[in-house]
Amino acid sequence: MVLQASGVMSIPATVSVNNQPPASWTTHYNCSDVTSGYMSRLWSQDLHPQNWTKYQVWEWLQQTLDMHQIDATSIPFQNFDLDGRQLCNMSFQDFTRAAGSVGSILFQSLTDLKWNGITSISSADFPCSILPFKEESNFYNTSELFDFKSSFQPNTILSSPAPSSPDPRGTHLWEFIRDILLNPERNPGLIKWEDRSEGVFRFLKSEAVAQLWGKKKNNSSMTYEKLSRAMRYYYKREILERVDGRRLVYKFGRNARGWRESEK
DNA sequence: CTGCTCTTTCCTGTTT
DNA sequence: TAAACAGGAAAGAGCA
Repeated sequence: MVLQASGVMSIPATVSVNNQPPASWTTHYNCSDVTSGYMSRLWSQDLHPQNWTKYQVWEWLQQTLDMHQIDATSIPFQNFDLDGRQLCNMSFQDFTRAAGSVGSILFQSLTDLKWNGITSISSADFPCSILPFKEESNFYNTSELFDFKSSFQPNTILSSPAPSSPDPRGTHLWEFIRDILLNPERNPGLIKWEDRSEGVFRFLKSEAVAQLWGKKKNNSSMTYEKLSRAMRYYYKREILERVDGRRLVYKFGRNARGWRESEK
């Protein structure tokens, strides 16, 4: 039976859901690459859903939830411990049984993919592609990363926003990450909250964030690999907490300040 | 110069 | 298989 998940069912849902982020998102810096590059790789003819690996099924799942702005913790990912063939054999009822009301969205998405390739996934589904990038909105200026060449002014990046007050944003990595999260409208699609109240967040474009961090530190060779090492050091200091089993997902810890809505 | 913190870099091995 | 994750080790940056 396709819905017999092999995953462990006894772990708390918010922690144990083993959803996987799209690996390839981290390797592209602009929206067109994210959409066309990723979609073409995952959903091209030679990778029909039938032929997906379990990992690719999870990638699709995560993508679809993102596109519909659905909280990843709202469905039990262990019900989708399936490869593409098993997934394609699922009926509408199987989907609703596995994911409740979200099941119908997933079913629709998969059906479209099976028959129409990429039709239901337009670039307009991506927040980054619908957000105009305004010159005056420089915070951590990602215009270069997103190919908004005309608005990019190298010397204005990361400069203090208000001359009257010293830059309140810390220079530490975790503060940098936090401040991106707190200003999503100016940093579309880089990092997103998974659980706002719990301080759980996920990197959507890990390499782009690393580039941005490198830019701040005047280090053009920064990578997510290196950035993530620094992030792991935060576990011991309880600035971050581990989120097991979920790639690119972190959680603010007891010593992280300023991320809660109430203390903004 | 010293000591300290916070990364950065590199690496080997493991997991997904 | 590629991309992430885990940490050890050591070097570097910046600051007091």
